Amino acid sequence: MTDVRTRFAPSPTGYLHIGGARTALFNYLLARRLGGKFVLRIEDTDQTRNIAGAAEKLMEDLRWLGLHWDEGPQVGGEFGPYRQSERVERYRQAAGRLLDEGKAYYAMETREELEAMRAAAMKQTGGFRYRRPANPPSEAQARRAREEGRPVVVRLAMPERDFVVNDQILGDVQIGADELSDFVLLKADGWPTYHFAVVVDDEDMRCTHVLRGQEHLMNTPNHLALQEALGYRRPVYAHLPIILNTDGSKMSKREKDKAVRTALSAALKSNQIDEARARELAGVDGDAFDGWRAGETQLPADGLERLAREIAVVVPEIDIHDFRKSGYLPEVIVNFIALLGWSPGDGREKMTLHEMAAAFSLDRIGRTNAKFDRAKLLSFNLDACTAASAERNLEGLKDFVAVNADTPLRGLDDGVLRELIRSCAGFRTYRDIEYKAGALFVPDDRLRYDADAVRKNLLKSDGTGLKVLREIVSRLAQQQDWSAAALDALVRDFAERSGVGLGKVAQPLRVALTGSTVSPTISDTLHLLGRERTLSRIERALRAADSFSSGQGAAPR
RNA sequence: GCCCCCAUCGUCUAGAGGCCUAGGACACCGGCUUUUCAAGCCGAGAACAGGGGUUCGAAUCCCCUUGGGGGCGCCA
Repeated sequence: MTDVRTRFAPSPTGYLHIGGARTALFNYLLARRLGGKFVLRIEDTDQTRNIAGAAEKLMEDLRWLGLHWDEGPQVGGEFGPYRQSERVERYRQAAGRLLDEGKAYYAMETREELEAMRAAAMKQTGGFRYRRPANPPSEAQARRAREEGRPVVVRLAMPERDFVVNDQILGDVQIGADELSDFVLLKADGWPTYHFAVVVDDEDMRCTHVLRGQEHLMNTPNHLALQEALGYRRPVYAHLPIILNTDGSKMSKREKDKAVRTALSAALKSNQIDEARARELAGVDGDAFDGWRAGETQLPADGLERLAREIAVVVPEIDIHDFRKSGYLPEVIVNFIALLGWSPGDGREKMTLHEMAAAFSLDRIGRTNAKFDRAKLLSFNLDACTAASAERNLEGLKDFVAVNADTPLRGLDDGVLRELIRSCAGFRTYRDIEYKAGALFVPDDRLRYDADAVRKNLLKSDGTGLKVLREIVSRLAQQQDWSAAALDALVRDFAERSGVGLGKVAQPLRVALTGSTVSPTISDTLHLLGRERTLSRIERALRAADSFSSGQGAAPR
């Protein structure tokens, strides 16, 4: 029996998408389960869509997930090169063979002509198929046309018969000859199409199993026909169900634009931001911006991010990198997406990569599309973080900081990070830690005060909150032992002596110290902030509140 | 429009003709706990899309309808 070889073959158009990650994962798991090899191949045959550096980002995302490939870019292997852009000669050679054998032929319609043919056919029969003319252009005619600047492509002469895809998940799927077209092998620019490159490479790289998204199912007859024409072996096919958004639409990068677009419309209406500023943040010109606003285009990732931050909209995570930036653990992502379409069948849900590899099999992959439920992912991540060792959490939090250039947690030493992990226990993602404790590490003059929080906890009922602050500040000023335990005792003692509940002390303090009603337990908040900043922040809050009550201004900014 | 795939709680799923009064997880709802936010604890509700068959017996098999998804590129 030949060794099992699976592959993941993304095109470098951006970060690794969640759907792509699941495809990669299943290929990885199958290879591991069967003791085979997992190959990575970069499909960069569309020169107009390739994005510089995207392949490297993709590989970084795969590595972050722990999906290490046995062969491919950066690691090598005996069947390379593993980037299609470096294999163009190989495709031309294969095409030449098909041409010689009369299994492929030249075609020279322009895009406009093809579009017209397609439109006419759509109207008549509801489907367009390109069929080999009685006398396709000769080699010489093709050459002449090319010299004259006309587009010349090579198409496969599809056999006039039905094809059956023996799919490991879907069973036998029959596709009628009427549905098949003489598809393009080599484009006018001499580069191969996806269909062609895939078939040649899968053979060259000895791929035995092809696991890919169900959106490829209808492409498969093309690949089968090509394999037959070239005398190649036929890999085992398994088409995976598709991952959808909660609303049932296909989960795509567009979702991010959609979320920001909707939020921006509201923000513009409420004058939270003006259009010129929005456009500036988006970083595109007027026409491009209008096109985006109209829902026609997508914004560059960095512009979208700037805009989202400015209007404080939560952008849904779509790419693996988004989840990383949001503070998820890679092992959780991998576990969770495996469950989208697969289950071990014994009731287990929480599994490591290893455990999944041991349990994996094609016949336990489902046929129904799965909606991506972020709430469940969040819950998985919470459980994993709770169960993780202090070391793992430290590593995870540091990774979060590393990929978030603007986090206030940046630059903190490991000791503080550890304390944060402990005092924020119950966090669902590392971003929750930032949300809860970030204000502690913002420079005092950049601290933002939540107006509602100030009103409710400091100013209300004739300033009882402020009174507490004025009283406790002297106690704190005298305090030498700044350990959390000592501070806890201090606060409790203060509350008891004052005859008020802890909440009446903690909340005003919290608001004065952090500007909001959310922070770690008050003793941890004081401890983490340190003596000096605690005192300076309280002073600051008192000063600002005084000016407020004497009618001089609003809450401190 | 044409072709293909799919159909169990809101969501992910278990279920391969009797083990199903349909199990689990997340979410939701109610309660408890509580110095904030989370977290935690206890409890409840919640599904076989509809209609025909086959069978002693159907969530499981077949057909139709409906619904959802995918494809119909010199994109991958």
